[in-house]
Amino acid sequence: MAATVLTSYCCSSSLKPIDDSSKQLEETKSVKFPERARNSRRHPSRPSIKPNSPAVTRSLLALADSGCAMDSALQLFEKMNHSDTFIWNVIIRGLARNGLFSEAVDFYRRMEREGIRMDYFTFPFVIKACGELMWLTEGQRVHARLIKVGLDSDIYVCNFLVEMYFSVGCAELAEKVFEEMPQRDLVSWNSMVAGYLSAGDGFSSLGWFREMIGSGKKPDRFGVISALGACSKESCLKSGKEIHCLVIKNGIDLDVMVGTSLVDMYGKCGEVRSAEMVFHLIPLKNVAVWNSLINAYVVSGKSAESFACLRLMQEDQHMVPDAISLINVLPSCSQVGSLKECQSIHGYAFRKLLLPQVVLETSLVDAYGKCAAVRSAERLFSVISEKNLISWNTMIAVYVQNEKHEEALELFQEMCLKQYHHLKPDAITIASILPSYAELAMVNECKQIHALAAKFGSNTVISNALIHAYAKCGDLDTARRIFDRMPGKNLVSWNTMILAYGMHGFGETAIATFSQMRETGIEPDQGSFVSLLYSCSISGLIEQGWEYFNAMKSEYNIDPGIEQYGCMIDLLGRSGNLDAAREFIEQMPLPPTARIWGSFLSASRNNNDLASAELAASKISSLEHDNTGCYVLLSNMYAEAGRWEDVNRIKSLMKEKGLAKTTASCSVQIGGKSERFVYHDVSHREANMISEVLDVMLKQTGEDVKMNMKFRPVDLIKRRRGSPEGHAVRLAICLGLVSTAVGKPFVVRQNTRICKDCHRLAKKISRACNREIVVGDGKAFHHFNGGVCSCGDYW
DNA sequence: TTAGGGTTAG
Repeated sequence: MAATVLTSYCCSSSLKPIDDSSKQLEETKSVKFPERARNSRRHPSRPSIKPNSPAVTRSLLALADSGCAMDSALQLFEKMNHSDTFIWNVIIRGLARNGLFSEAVDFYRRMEREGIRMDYFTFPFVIKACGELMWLTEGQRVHARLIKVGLDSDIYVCNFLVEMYFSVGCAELAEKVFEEMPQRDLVSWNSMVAGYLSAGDGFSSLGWFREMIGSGKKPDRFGVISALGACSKESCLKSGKEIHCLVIKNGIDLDVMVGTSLVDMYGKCGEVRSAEMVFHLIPLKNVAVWNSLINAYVVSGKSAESFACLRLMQEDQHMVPDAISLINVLPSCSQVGSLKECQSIHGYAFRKLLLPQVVLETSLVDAYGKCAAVRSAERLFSVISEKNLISWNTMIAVYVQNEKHEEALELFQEMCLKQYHHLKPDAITIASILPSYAELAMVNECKQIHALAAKFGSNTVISNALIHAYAKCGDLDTARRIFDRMPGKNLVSWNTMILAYGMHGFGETAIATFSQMRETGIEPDQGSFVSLLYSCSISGLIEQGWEYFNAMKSEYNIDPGIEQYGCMIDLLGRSGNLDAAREFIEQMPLPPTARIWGSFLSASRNNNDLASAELAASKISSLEHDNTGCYVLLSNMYAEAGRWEDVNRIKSLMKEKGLAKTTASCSVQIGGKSERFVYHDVSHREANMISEVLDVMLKQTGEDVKMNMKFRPVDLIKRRRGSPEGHAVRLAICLGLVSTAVGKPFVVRQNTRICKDCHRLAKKISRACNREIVVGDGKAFHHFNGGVCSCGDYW
């Protein structure tokens, strides 16, 4: 009988060729349950009343354990005697092991309904299934049941309960189960250490590990791996070293997984030499260890070593880089801004059939974006078949980082419309899109997002983005209020606040904020010095700027990056020493980027040095192809010098390259509404009134007849085509003057840099009207007050 | 018949 049953089931579906296993697995995942009998008396012919023979039971076990024959196991089960608890346990375990978690819970429910006796072996995998499904209520029902049947003190069952409660995000319940266990083994302790780590609380995880050691337990590889993961997460180098000693003492230092965790811990704590040392001591290395070492180099900014490590890995005959190897090395492409390396990794992934893989694809999108290859990022993003929230957020961030704010908003809106695909913006989406709203001076939208952000509770990432957004919208007070109310200020919060003061020309306050940060015990990073040096540059604090730049290496052991060098060129330009600025660029240890030459170009413009400006423009042109601002700035300098042939040459060059001059626009907030103007704008409903106010202001400030004698009449005629008389900023200032509260400052935003004429006029208006006028352009804010500007006439 | 693990994107 048993042989017949087995033969019939084997013939039906269970014995399939080995190379067809993936298909079998698919079939298993979509398994259909056979119709079961509701009442066995209706099916008197079924053999279920007879005890199950050992051979059939063994067959059931073999099918359920095989990993690809659950359908056959289920069919066999239906033919068997259901009163036997063992066969139910086998099926529940088999379903859970095959990832069929809800089916496992269904089977347990059926067992309950049919009144089958449950034992110690019934519960563990049902509990595991509840955890995997994040079904807290069902998990608690099972918990209640096992208390009822008196199995709640079983050490296996309790260990599964601890894990389940962590999986569903209830650390307190997990802890309660652990505390109430009559006996605990190493697995119980390890579950607590691993559970807190998976909950994202590395410190609690380490606390439990210490308690475990204190209770006299000898840690095994599982506990050590979790504890080292906690050290990596929280950058606890000291604890990591202590665990390393423990590992050597317990003789598990040669274990490849323990070794990987050690390499990872040292790498993430910035101790790359120790990571290398552990790596070399591991006798049998696998891909994961290599990947951890690559990551260690990346974390320490050692891009060249990370590329070399990947190459060495390829040269090792037994080692084949996988998707994680590439994911780990990609940030190095961003660090060095190497598009070629990025493309080469993309090509390798394609050739080695590592694509599609959403994490790798998303990492590539991010790397392309950071190498300013927005089109490549876009193309790749469009073909990711399984885009997830991180993929969308990454593409939005690529647009934002590359100042493609309209595109960022468009993608964000598309993402919001795709909510029916279960894609809901998270805190990072909100924080990523805020800079675009702020850059486009969409103040009301920023405020709406601020209101929306409340649903995320107190969220540091969002608060940091809000501080930046409000500062960018000219509302420094609200930015400071958000900063002061933040419960969890981090380094980024401080850096953002320093930058906020810097962009508004409050350099001294920026320095004071940096000192406050140090007093709270927070160590500065590269970003802190970008904020600080930028602030010194905007406020013309030349001496302090140099002091902090030199202190970076000597006091804080931080190598200045390309951005800090850029700030120093701004500072040198402000001191008027263009030769020194050029020498500084030539002696930099990093290759100058377009941003560096852009700073030199601004310095040349401010010092009216056309030859230097031409040098900068040619360098920029050789480094990138679409820098519109650079051409416009140079063209304006030629125009001011009356070199109209050169103006036309630049114009033709821009046309040839398909570059359109940015349409200058300006906005001012009036009664919660943004009023926008363009050049010579007469479309505003109050256009006549604005024009009259402007006339009065021009007369009052003596700017109504402005004859620059260095121009010949023909130059003046040509110059009038772009003359400052119709500049949008003047219209916005005039509307602001008459439409905002008397005596109160008001903010004007423009998307291009303010010209010299409008800057001079704004200073005079601020004195004539005794009003503070704030004008923000792409780089910083000009606070005009009493006839002077916070920028010190250098921008 | 019962458990846990390392390297991966914003």
